[in-house]
Amino acid sequence: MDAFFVSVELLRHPELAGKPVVVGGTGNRGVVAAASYEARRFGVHSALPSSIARRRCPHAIFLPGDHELYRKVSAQVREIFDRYTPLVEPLSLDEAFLDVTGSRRLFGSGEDIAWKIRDDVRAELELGCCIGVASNKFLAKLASVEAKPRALPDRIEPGRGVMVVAPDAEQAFLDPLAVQRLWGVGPATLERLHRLGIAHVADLHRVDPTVVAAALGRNQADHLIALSTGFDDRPVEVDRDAKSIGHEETYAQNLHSVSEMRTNLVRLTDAVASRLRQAGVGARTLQLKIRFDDGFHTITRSTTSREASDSAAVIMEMLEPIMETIDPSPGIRLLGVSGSNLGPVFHQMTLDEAAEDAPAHGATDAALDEIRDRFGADAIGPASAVRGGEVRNVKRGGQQWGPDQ
DNA sequence: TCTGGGGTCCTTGGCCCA
DNA sequence: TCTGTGGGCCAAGGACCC
Repeated sequence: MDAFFVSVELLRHPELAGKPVVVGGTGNRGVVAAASYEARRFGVHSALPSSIARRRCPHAIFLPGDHELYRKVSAQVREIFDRYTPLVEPLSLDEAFLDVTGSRRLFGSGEDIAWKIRDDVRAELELGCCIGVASNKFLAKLASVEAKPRALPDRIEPGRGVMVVAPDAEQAFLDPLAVQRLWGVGPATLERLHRLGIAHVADLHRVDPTVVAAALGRNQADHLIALSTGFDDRPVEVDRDAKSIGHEETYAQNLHSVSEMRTNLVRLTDAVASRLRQAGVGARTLQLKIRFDDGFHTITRSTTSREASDSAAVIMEMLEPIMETIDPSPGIRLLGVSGSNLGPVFHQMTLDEAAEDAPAHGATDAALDEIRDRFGADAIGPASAVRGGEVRNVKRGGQQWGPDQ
């Protein structure tokens, strides 16, 4: 989808069309989630710190974003995809892979289907999208980027909308591309490749594979060399189970005490446990993430138990001893909790619980879920999450792009 | 007054065990 | 009994993706 979050905002704010619009964090610690092409002309792009975006484009209109709405629109887009193939793998709210191998008899070639989908999205949702058509996911993704509009300093160049990479044109398409366009080449890998004199995809063929492997490790080298020839055998996967579930929060003001950490950890843990139960799984491994304010230094500490749990109380019991080893005095800007090693939960009463005739954690959590189902997510929460008579639970996508001012 | 939140995957090193 | 080796698991960190 083209500038998805911004395009959705323009549907309800048509008066902003043609103006530089930025969706993302509005506070100093926020980042840009999406920028209109008019804003991109000033060098504003996603993941850019909001403070820099404001400096580059002071007249831009900043919107805080509405994750819930974007999710709804994303589901509508998905309905259109589903008309053309059951094999849809969402990559994010605004991107998906479609395997249309089996749909061609009904709907025509891959390119025909791409144009049909693009027309449907435009006609029914008034949104623009660009589609890449190729023999595998990697090439299709690259082609879709090539099909997008481009923001140049003086004008916006319209994209072609659909781009097809035919099997006999794959190498010619890949060779002139910058090597960082390969899936898996970020800033760190790019630096190493540049040191080997590799700047473009074609350069990868000229350098001895053992030299690339020495610089990047065997696995990554093999992966990149395969991609550089257009080889990618990953299937389009329809139902991918999550491997971890977590929440993290950056705070507008640093945390400095263990008690502040504990209060926020209780809220995060409650949110993670609640989502684990929604997903019908528990986590064996719990990870605590802490980002200090001294130069963005981040640490993680994790612990693994024999049994998977989906109870906030149990998770908090596991994290509490770890938390107590952390010195918050440098100032903590971010806390995160995530569960992995997901699997089925077997609720078992402890001897203490049995002796006291107390409800097991599972019963308390079930009551909590029922109340939230009936009266909304904010109907009940940890006592420490109550401020001014209101429950402030951590919500998925709630503070997606950084804290408010 | 520069860096979010939700993830995935890989590497390295330590430990335990066969 | 000692030593080497390899696998499995865990912890921590890094790189990358949207």
